[in-house]
Amino acid sequence: MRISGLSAQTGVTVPTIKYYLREGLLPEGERSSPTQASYSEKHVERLRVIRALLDAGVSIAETRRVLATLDDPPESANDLLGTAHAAITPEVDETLDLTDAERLVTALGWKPGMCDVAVLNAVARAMQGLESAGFVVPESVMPEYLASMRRIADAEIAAVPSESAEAAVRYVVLGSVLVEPLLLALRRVAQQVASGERFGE
Amino acid sequence: MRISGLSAQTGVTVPTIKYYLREGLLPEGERSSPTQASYSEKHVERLRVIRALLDAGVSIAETRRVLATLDDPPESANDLLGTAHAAITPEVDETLDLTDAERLVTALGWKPGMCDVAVLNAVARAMQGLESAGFVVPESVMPEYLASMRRIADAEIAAVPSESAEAAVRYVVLGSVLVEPLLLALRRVAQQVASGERFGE
DNA sequence: CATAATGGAGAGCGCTACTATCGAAGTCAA
DNA sequence: TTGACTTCGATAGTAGCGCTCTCCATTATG
Repeated sequence: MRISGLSAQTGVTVPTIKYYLREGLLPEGERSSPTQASYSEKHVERLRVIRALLDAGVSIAETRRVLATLDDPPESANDLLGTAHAAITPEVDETLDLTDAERLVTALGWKPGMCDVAVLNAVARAMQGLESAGFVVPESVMPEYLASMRRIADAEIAAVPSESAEAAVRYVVLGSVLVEPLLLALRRVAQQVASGERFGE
Repeated sequence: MRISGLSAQTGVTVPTIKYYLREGLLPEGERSSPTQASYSEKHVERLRVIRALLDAGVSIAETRRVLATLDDPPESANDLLGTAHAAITPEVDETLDLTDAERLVTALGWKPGMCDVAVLNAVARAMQGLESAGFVVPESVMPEYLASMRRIADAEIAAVPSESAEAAVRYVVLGSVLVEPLLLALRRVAQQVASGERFGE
């Protein structure tokens, strides 16, 4: 299959595919001549993953790192998540105070050194955003956030495929990123349903 | 207080404040002369909210709509969420098939017409993203997503302040948006904790 | 009165995700 | 073999976003 076939099967325009090739998101096809290459079904799949990530709001640079993790997974299953999260968590230079964040996440079963600094940093930044806007999460709500996220994570980690390392990487990396929009959208639906029930018609 | 004081109190540069004024995010100060205006504590608060929203990834246009909702809240408490969500949900022209999304969210207690089309659309789009990437949410996990989001929404809606309409608007509008980064960050921490427990050191 | 700050508005910048164009080289039906 | 079409690769250009810079007339402030 040539580039136009790849385009036809995925709906991505030829110039955009060329752009992804240049950016190193999509590997080159097999060369049949100096100016011809042919693409396989693998390329179709890869292109669909790329589009899904970009549509989910992941940047080109982060997408490149996510794909690199898929292609070159870490040895240990336990490092999988850290690597996946590192690929999609922006580097932070400003050093935030993590003590509040650490206190908060002990409710998740967290202990010092148990997770990446970047991820704790994201918690701290989110809390800082709330605080600077003068928003206080009610005391009745925060435990529900913690408990729910813990339950979700337990279910997700329990469902990590154990038969093949490849399937595990794919599940963890894509699941971390692509499920986020779904969760947020479900929360909004649930909020509207709950609001309808409380405040009635 | 003049514009430089506003800048000093918030850490936002003067040109940026001017930009927000031009964009209609920040209302003008009280005019003391044709070329002088003075800003109040209200402006400081507003500016902090603007920064928190922008830092949370909300665009200028969406921020403008969110602030408009804060300034001009809907009559009914039940319309609050819809209006808030509309402010931060991008318009969709492409018509997606919502039947899958509708079937999914009935587990949240949803019934036809119970929530905004835009929000259901977001669910459908997220599911489509997962599908096109070839990712399947395990059957053991999806119910946990639904149950957890329902619990979170129940707790959040139960905590809507009832004493003042103003407080309710603020809670709903800011809570919908600013809590999102916190939830996602907590999920990542919880995933790493759960992964550490399952796959050990 | 000199200096500095203000408000208003347009232009420019840096970044991101594309998109358009080009020429040389290759493919394929007639 | 011819001629239309496609491909590769590279360079340049585009649109939108969130600022940031510059300018100038006006207006406080020491």
